[in-house]
Amino acid sequence: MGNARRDKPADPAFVCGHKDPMAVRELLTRVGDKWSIFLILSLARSLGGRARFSELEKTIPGISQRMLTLTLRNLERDGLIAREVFPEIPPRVEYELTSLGKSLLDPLQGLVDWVTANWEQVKEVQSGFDAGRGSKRKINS
Amino acid sequence: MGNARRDKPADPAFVCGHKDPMAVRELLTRVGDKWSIFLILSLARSLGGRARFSELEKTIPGISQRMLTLTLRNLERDGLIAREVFPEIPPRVEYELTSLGKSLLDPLQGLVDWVTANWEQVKEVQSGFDAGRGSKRKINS
DNA sequence: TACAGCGATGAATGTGCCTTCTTGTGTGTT
DNA sequence: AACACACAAGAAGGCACATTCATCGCTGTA
Repeated sequence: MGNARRDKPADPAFVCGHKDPMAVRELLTRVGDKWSIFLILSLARSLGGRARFSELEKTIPGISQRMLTLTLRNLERDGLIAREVFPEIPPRVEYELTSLGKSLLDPLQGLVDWVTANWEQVKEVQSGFDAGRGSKRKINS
Repeated sequence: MGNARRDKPADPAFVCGHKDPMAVRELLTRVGDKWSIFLILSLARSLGGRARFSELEKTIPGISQRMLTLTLRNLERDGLIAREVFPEIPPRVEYELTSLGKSLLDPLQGLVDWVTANWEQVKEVQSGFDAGRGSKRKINS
């Protein structure tokens, strides 16, 4: 088989000479979904690091009840938040960051700081790109 | 209209009492896509911080020619990488991290370190979750 | 003239996330 | 009886991302 471009090692765990990037990608995929970062930051800023379902729903504008449930489940599955159900009627459910979740706040804060410092520049570059090479515009020398 | 659950402030920029999270989400959405993190880390580890298209294609197993192009475009649009075309035949195109892109390496390294330290625990929690509350399993006693 | 080489782009398909609407649970209230 | 509450989970649809296949650009070479 003359595979000119098919010489892939088929070893996705061996990217960039390190095993980490695969895991980093998984983390970014989860934390990079539409609502996770809001939930994490909201819980971090809640008093006592705790909040109940309905509080989170009010805190995060635009999130639907369903997406709140699903996103909380995913974060719980990763061990970043803990769920506590109180046997009351009507039900009360509280969420909080686990120690694992809190430990993630540090690197996340690094990203937040970077965005605070550089996001304006990113938007400018985007605008320039969209005005030039981005769209199909000719540049008049 | 009796909107029982429709009392959304419709101000998505005002999440968590800060304006940052919206931008952080945009960054995470971009960097959290399937290939961006690999490209950034690969470029960071390339000699001289530069690599040409075909090198990146070999370095990152599994990526298709098209996704490499698209992901590079997006990162270029955000100002994280720079593209240089050499007027040769066959064409040669080299990519490198901009200073903006390099400045992002610091917070990203924070995430990489966190993953290195905690990913094993995350996988364990996931396994436990999938074995218990995650799937539809009953717990005996 | 046919092909190799590198990079980019287009079309068509598939997959998964996100959204919206709806239903369910159990008790206390009207 | 009918409804409210707070939380959860199902079904159905849309849309954005990802994949695969195909083609184009230009030149030197067999």
